[in-house]
Amino acid sequence: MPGAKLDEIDRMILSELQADGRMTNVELAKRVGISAPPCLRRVRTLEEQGFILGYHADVDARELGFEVLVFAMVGLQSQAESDLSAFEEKCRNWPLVRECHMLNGEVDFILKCVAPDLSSFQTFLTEELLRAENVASVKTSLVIRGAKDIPGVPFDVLEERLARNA
Amino acid sequence: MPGAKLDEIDRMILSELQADGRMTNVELAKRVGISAPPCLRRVRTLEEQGFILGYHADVDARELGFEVLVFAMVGLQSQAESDLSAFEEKCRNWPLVRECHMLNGEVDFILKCVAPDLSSFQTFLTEELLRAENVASVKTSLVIRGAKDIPGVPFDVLEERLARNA
DNA sequence: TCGAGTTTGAAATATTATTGCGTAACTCGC
DNA sequence: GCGAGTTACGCAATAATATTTCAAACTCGA
Repeated sequence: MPGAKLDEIDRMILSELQADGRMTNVELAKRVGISAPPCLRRVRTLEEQGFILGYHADVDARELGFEVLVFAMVGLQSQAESDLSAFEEKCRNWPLVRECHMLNGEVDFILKCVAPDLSSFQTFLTEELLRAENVASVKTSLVIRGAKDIPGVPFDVLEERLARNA
Repeated sequence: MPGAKLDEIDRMILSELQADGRMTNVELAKRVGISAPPCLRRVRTLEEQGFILGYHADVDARELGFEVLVFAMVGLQSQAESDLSAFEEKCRNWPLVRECHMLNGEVDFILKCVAPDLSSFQTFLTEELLRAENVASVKTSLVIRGAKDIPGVPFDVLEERLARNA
């Protein structure tokens, strides 16, 4: 069972920091029921071990002028490994592409893109993505409105799971 | 032009905190070139004004036992506003659904879901999502591997844009 | 039960966050 | 272009937090 190297306190720490990454260590320690020093040591260990990959302020994209969110389904001509990773590398260099995931099934990749407005997305689409080597097809879907957008994982589900397999 | 209420220092603050949400205020102040007190005041203002929605630790889902990431394209039978929001509300209550976006085009919603393993996702799919009222069709795509996953927005693009329209 | 290896928490210290306040810069209306 | 009002700054002082130190408590396998 993965994640089992962690005890309940570690999981509580992760859950709390996922919900509020700027919580002070004192507050965090209080919430998970231990004193500050061991709490801080646990956090550092979780960071070193890679359970915590980083901390990020969640900024309001719309308020900042990124009014457009688009999902793009991309099909490639060749699925040879070298071609796949070449495309992934391109995605990493496109700032408008925030996420790039390789999929099973007919479509090869799904991209999550942001842009200031529709026209700047169109420019990216026609001049970059569609023109990129090995790209066979792109189907885009504009997000009309967002209903839910929570980062991370549901710790509730994890706890239930651990309780069952205890 | 949106986001113009902010000056360059504010944007730098947002950019820095997006990249490292746990940076100390002292370090942040140093990076943006002002002293600590006004820097902290700016951060608080940005939080109050809603430019910063929160802070989150980025946890490694796989390490925590969420090995499966799936995108689900959902079509509904009725697109009446009350039916749309009813579905959105369901999504908010499903812990495995981390994101739910309403789309234009043929598909009504795209859902980003995590799960400990394929079978628990299948259970969710067949017992919850497919069985939910008003759901007409669901097409799922399993993520084979992730190539890029960056939260937030590209501040570079924003700066370029502001420079052009200056 | 014994002890090696961990983990803890109180206390001390170093850093950081926060407040108070005087000053400089900036904004308008004239 | 000149001052009243406003805003934002940074220094200095204080409060709070982070971090180190270290002895005691705990965990397990022998």
